[in-house]
Amino acid sequence: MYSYPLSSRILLAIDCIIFGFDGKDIKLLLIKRNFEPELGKWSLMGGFLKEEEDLEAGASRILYDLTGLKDIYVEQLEVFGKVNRDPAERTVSVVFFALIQIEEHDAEAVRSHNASWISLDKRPQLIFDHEQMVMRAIEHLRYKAALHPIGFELLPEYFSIPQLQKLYEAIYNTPLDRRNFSRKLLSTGLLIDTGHKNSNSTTKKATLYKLDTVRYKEKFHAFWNFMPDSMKPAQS
Amino acid sequence: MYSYPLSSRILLAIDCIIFGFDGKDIKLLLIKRNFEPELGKWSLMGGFLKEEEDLEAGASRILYDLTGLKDIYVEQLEVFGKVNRDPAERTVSVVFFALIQIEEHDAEAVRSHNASWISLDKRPQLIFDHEQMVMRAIEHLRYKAALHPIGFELLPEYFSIPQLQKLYEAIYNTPLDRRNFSRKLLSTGLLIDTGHKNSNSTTKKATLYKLDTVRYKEKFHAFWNFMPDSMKPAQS
DNA sequence: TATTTATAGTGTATTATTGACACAATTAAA
DNA sequence: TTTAATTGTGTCAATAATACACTATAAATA
Repeated sequence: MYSYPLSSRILLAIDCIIFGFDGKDIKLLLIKRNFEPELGKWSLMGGFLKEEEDLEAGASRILYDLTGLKDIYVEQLEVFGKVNRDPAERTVSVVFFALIQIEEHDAEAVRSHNASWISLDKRPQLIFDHEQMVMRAIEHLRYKAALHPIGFELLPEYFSIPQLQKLYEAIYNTPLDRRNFSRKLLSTGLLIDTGHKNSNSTTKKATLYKLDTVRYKEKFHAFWNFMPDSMKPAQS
Repeated sequence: MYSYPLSSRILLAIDCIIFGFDGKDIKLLLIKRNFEPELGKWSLMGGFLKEEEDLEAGASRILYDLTGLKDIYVEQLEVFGKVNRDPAERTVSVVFFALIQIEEHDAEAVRSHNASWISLDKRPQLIFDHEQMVMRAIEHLRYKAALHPIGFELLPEYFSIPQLQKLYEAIYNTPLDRRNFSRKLLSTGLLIDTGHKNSNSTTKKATLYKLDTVRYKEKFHAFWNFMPDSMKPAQS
């Protein structure tokens, strides 16, 4: 057995960007820290990787802890590793990107962590480099939603086309044409008409669809080109 | 000042996927380890993050060490963090993705590291989880080259359209139509005709272009859709 | 119960983009 | 000077994207 005695060990943090959608705005799940340092300030939900824990398991643990949810959409976003990013101690943070169905979260767990759902455009100042992390996550959401059918992860199992359109309009912060959106969406073949109608509408009830989970995997690239041209990211 | 006394510190490795293109094949710069563990086996070039070093600086240091090059195209790819990925000790590895102009590397530095350029399809078995890292990098290369004009990073400053086409054919492992490729490429407005002709051609000499670096930044999404449909990645 | 208001759902004509395909031009080697 | 290999360009048909307007439904209200 060998080891690497000369190299230094470093604290490895995990921070989670948790997006939700309330039907109108994209929301972020943020916590108001009740521990030092930076007690009382807003931050992303995070924690440290444990010695005997896989990295992805660490992210799942932290996400479960705050939301009570398992099997949610998570992917690695980026590692933040500037020497002085955490004033307390050198800490390298792996940022995870999670999409959840906002109705499904465990409100009690959220409350006990001093956490809140906050609209993206009303987010407070965040500690350390967390604002950079959020900006990176927004960029990634725009990217990914243009290429792949991940928007569904933010909606309930049964959803209408207008609901999905409102989500895309929130993601790209731009109005979309209802007729073209609907045509393009249905042409992906990823939606199954459930035959039901939306009950919480105050006027004409919209048809409810669900995702075709088999085709979802086969046609993961079906959304290639759902981003308005003007929104295509400038770099990286 | 605060610190985090209860959390464990972990060795943080950096591994680099280094791609080159010799005009025909995509190549990987790999090293034959002359140190333990796994002495004599093939691996990616790597090292450990230093206590007083930014993460990206660590990657640059390792890349410079092997290639003698600065200012090359580098981006984070993914973190590999399974508990037992390195049998010697718990090590979390941040993998970086680099594209270099193969002619520019420092052959002496490569030799002294016991490294070689190896065609992608002839790569040997690699240590640890490095094969997974390479597969992830190939997927990323295909993705990125379809969306953004990064292929140029693998070519010399002056290049011809047929050269670029051969690169894309190597990336997607599929033949492309010369006429359609050329039309699409020129329509991006990213190429400047240098007026010169390729001298190393054995038949008709091709026009040499260079990248319009100003428009490159403005139109970083100009390549959106350069991937053959059949090659669009299955997931992630 | 008829009208109003808000939202859902669909069709078409125009334009832009893609894909398939063929021929002429250049250069070096035979 | 002929041959072989490769570069460069044009056209037509199919497909996809965009812009735009009317009808249908459901609840609230007059």
